[in-house]
Amino acid sequence: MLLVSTSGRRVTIHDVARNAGVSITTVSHALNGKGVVAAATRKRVVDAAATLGYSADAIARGLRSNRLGILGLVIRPLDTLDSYLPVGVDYFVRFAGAAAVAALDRGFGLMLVRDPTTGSVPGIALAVDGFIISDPVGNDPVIGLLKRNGIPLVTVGRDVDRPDFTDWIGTGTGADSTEVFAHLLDRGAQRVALVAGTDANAWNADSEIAYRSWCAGRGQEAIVYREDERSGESGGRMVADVMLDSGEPVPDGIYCLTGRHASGLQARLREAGLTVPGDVMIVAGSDSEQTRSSRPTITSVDLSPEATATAAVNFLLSRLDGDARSGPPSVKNVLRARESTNRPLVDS
Amino acid sequence: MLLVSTSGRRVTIHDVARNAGVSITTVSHALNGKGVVAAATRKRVVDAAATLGYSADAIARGLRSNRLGILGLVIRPLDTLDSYLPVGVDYFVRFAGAAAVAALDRGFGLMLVRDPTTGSVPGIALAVDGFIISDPVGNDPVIGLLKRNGIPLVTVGRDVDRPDFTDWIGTGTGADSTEVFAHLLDRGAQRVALVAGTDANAWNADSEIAYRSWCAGRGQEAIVYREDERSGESGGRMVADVMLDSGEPVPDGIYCLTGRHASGLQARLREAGLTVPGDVMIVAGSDSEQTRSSRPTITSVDLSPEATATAAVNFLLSRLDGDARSGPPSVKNVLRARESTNRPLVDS
DNA sequence: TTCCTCGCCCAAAACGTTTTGTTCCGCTAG
DNA sequence: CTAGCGGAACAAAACGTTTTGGGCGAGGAA
Repeated sequence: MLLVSTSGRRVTIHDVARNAGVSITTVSHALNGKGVVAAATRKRVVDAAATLGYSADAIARGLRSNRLGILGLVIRPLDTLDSYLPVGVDYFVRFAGAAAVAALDRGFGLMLVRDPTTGSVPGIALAVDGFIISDPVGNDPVIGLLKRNGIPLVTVGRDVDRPDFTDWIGTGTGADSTEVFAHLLDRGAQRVALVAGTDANAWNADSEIAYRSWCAGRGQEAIVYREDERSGESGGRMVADVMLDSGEPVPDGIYCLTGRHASGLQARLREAGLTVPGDVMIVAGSDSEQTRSSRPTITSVDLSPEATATAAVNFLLSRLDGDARSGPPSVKNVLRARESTNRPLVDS
Repeated sequence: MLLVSTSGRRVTIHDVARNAGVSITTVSHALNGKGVVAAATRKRVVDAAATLGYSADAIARGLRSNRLGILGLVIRPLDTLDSYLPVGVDYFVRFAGAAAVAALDRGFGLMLVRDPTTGSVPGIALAVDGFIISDPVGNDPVIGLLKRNGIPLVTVGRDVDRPDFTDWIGTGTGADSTEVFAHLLDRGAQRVALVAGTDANAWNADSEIAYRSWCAGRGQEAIVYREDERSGESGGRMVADVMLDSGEPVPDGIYCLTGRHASGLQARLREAGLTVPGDVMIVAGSDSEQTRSSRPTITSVDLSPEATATAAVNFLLSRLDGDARSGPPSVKNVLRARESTNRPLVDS
């Protein structure tokens, strides 16, 4: 019934203890439900804390218990850019936003970190409770750094050169590819090509593996193009030019992993007089603004960034809780059929 | 010359002290350049720290010095969404990304925080060193909360109902508007309308103020439409319908603040038989994927999120350093002229 | 010699928690 | 009556820093 605020100072556990007439130990126990405290005492403490507006200092708590309440997020594809230009923007902002929300909902903050292996890491980056690495590159040095510092981590998409590392969330790349090929086949495609990116990540690698195995199964020769992810629509146009100039007929089904590439590719092919979906059907591996607003609109795999991000956060938190060996969740993506493959189905 | 690592434990300042044969005080001083330590001693300490791979624990440091090394970022427009769907996505991801980079470059981490006034704030949110609030709403409760807790903050766009708060970065809204109107006028527009959003933020408010004052100066009646930011392209189409059904002639120049609205608006007007830029010229107040890929492409104000974000981070950090009264920086945006206003200039 | 100053270094206090180990007390079993 | 036990509370240690307030010795001025 005395001092409510010791002047401008932050209200600490000591203030609560004094107001409730108990020791700080009891306050801590009462508030965290840890030790054994009498019901009446607990109530007194809780009330005092409420009227004082007390909440434990996250830093002090972090020091003692080695838990800061922050998750780190590294989006690898963004690291390769000089500035955070919109590349796969659409996907990644939704991913980051959803991850932030999921983390907040679980009482954690989410910290965006740029490649922590370069230059001087702000010490704080190594103080977070755990990391989510989106689309690691092969043998990713970030993973090495974190492991060396004993910081738990989870990746979205596996590290292709680290087969022993299993704490990754699959985004169903293989299944997606299979579904895409079936979709094209059902609509009469005879010669299907793959346009992949050049980053050494699992998405590119696994898509190509799935494609080649599908080709092998059908006795079709594999036609693979690779184009830098960062080249955007103009990169897609360049791939189209290569197709047109090759002397070979242009494939009648194209699975183009990057949305921006798909958009440029389609535009160039149409300029060259081909029709979509009449002469060529196009499917993008990543839904984006471009695939939705191109004319014709482009059939795409919706990578469901929200679901993936939420799954990643939950997976990481379960690891942090020591729920050691629960397997990684798997996220189901959905194929959004649009005009670029709008052909009647054929009997097989 | 002895123990390099006390087993699996984290290497602390004590380890360095022991290895260098000095006290922890001296280590701290030597490493932080604080007290006065002999050159030879400093070298010994630095070497020991290097070989041990020591870096001060950010949490412990934070506890002692009340500086965590983290900046919080709240993007208000995203808070009003249920899920982080792409609204002005383009702008905000670039903003968040650039802010993260700028913060990292200055040795700080950047933490994404969703509206900290709702529900239970993860305590960590109130432990950060300072906040950047993007596009606060009128009399924003987030600002209230942070001020109450004595947490420094800076906003991007002013709080329209908090005239006494001056630590905000202007994104040149007024100047942008003026430039847009001049652009339309130079190309022969006679009746210019404004399509604003409904959020109670400075962008909407100041744009309308600039518009009305411009109208007053020319003796033109003000034609203002308002449409919810979240309605996207279909919202733009609805505005177009209102224009078409009004009985009045459709304006021959439209300044539409939101890129998605502009895209839908243009599409609907063209469906109704109007030509762009022949019958109507359209300018968007926020460059985005939509404005770039619409047919025809839409002239837009590039809000230069990277520059704004960097400025915001620097401004906040200068406030944290106590460089108290340096005025807020102002960022210059640039008008990207595209097809939607591609008309010959007229003499005035 | 004595006193002061100054350069260099260190022990200890603080930061606000959580956790460990202890004390106190009343009750029950022997 | 005594030993043992368990509920309730607390004092103190610990977390890893930074900062405060000396302490010590060498050199210079008196």
